[in-house]
Amino acid sequence: MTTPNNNERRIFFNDDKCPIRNVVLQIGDKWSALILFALVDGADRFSSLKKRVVGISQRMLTQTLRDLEREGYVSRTVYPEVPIRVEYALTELGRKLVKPLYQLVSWADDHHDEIKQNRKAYDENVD
Amino acid sequence: MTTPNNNERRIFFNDDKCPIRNVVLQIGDKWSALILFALVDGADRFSSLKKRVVGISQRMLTQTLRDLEREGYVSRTVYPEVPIRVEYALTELGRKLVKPLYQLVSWADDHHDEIKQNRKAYDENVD
DNA sequence: CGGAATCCGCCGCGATACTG
DNA sequence: CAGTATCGCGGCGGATTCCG
Repeated sequence: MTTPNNNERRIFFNDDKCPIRNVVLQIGDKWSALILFALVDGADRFSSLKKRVVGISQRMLTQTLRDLEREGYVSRTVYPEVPIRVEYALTELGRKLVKPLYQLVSWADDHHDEIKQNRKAYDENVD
Repeated sequence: MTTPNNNERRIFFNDDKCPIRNVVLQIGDKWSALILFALVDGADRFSSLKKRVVGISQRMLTQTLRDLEREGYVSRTVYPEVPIRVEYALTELGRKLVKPLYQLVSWADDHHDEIKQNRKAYDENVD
């Protein structure tokens, strides 16, 4: 993080040097965080994940898993049985990421009602 | 958070009951987190924010500020001077949100290089 | 079973022009 | 100064079909 002074308080960069851009944006999409939490309790296979992450399409599950694998948060292991079995699991990096992410989600859970009330009040005043 | 058991490990809902959907998605967009951190050091006015949050367009600054205001993270105060002055500041809720969010960003900063290496290695193997 | 490929609608976001 | 209005593109993400 930058150490702001009173004269120049510009913050963060709008490119790949910015940790917000590189992490918050990555897991801030529609499915990443849900999948990460789905793997907290242990490895799971593709078809099971598809059932547990309710509402996700096959395409997005594949794509998001690929992205998470590329970041290094998730590992992919193929068991050449019949039928084939593929298991996904959190890597060491993924497990470490989940901790601060869980703090954020936990906060969200605690303040969920307050936020929903804020939205309602805002929408009513705007009409 | 749910307390998973071994038989049924389904997690989170794919609707507005899900805290991930309601908070992580909201601040996981392109500009929200950047704006929140830009306000950590104190209130700031529209034009100053536009300069400090490098690369943001007028339209997205307005829109994101409205969204953050609706959630209750940011307050908007109009000073009817000439020329007019509008100041944005974190609310109490916004200040509380920044704490776990900062933990996540700080983690991102610490592991930024590792993640970039993971991406590079992944892309090289895929070709 | 675990994908890949294709098609396509929606909308997040930027650029530009105009306003009180 | 602090917005609003309009237009348009690119890409996210869903539905469907096909494959080893």
